[in-house]
Amino acid sequence: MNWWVVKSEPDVFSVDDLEKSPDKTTYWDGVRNYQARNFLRDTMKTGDKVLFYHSNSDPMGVAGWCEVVKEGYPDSSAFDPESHYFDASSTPDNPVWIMVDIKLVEKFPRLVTLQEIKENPTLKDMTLIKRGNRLSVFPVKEEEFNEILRLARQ
DNA sequence: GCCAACGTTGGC
DNA sequence: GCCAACGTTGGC
Repeated sequence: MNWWVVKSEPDVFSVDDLEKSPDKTTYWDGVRNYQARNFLRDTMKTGDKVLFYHSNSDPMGVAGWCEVVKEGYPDSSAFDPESHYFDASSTPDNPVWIMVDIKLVEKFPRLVTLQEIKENPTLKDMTLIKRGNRLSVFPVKEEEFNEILRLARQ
């Protein structure tokens, strides 16, 4: 079992969009960073728990959590010339980019903001607040995950 | 809108 | 293989 954060700009895809999706499930396409791709392909497993973070928004913060319901498989958006995420170097026979399916378990009763994450001693080493962190998918510790859930219910 | 961080590209 | 230029991310 692993614990994760995924980032999404809510203007593009928010926790509410996920809640409205069929079966509250979506494929997490468009990851175009090799380190993040490796996490999706190699480490993220069915049943892993995923915090859903709203970036580039006001306010920023963790909006809910999800479970991985389908492990890494080829990201079909890379094959679609019409897609913003099209990448000619990725083919169905030899896919470069990977996506997973995640299902919303809980939209938090309130947003756990970036500011309070920064102020929380339990979360001081969380990758989310590390300087220069630009990964859109990255692991967190179990205790960090649980602390976010605890804060969400305060 | 600004800019720090950092990944990618491409010339050499 | 090096590294300058460039593009993107994302907080402020």
